[in-house]
Amino acid sequence: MNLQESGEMYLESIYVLLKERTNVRSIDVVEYMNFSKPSVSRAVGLLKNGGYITVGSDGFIALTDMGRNVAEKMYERHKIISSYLMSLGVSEAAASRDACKIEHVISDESFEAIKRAAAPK
Amino acid sequence: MNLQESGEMYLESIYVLLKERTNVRSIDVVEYMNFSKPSVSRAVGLLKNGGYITVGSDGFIALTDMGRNVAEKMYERHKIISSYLMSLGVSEAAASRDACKIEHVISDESFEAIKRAAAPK
DNA sequence: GGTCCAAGTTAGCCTCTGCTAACCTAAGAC
DNA sequence: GTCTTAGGTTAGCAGAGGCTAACTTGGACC
Repeated sequence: MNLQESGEMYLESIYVLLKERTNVRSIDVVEYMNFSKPSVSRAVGLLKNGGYITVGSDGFIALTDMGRNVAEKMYERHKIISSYLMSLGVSEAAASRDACKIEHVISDESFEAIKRAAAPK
Repeated sequence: MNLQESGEMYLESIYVLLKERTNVRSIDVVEYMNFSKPSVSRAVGLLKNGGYITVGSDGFIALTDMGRNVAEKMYERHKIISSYLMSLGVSEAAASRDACKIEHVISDESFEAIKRAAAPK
């Protein structure tokens, strides 16, 4: 399974939810992402197949190491890109929305450059 | 017709080609974008339908005002975003590649902020 | 004037990723 | 003990956007 942009979004969402609460089920992802149950159900199946998450018999979702790596990478990108945009004067809402898109398409090289630029000197 | 990201790419490519040469046909877009002829043929048909381009009986493609507006917007974004990334130390290749993606997903608000930041003071 | 080629189109396949409709199942409510 | 409901799955549609195979067509060449 090759992880697509949508897969990265699902993993990041699961990661964020897991920071807020102990247990995360598909239905929580449904509510958080505002997608339909079948969409989430399929995505969860694909991520499970790909070895990015595990799903217990109780329906609770856990990230594997591989899944967590992806999720953390996206989460870090999101935080840094959005706060960087805000430092340029962009509103929080727009910065977050844009970071959500940019985080999936930007190269490591460019991201590291932005990260350096964002770092306090 | 709602213009998608791919439509923006086609328009930008046509615009760039038109800066370099007098006449642009589908086959030029095929070579420039490295897509197949049918892919370009369909896209050209959609853009024509949508009123973004006209195609003469000789096969030469022209941008309508609407198409030119989109193309110029993308082209400006591309230039500014890539040169901004380069100013942060990113290589030209990566900056251009990333700008190509970012230009389609970034909001006006964020782009204007980057443009301001890129402007010499 | 037949042959060939370049440009374009048509038909149809594939993947991704959203959706609805409909169904299954287990757990609580009464 | 039946009924409702929440959570999840199955089946199948839609549309974007890439592709190949195969066809058409018009002009250049000899």
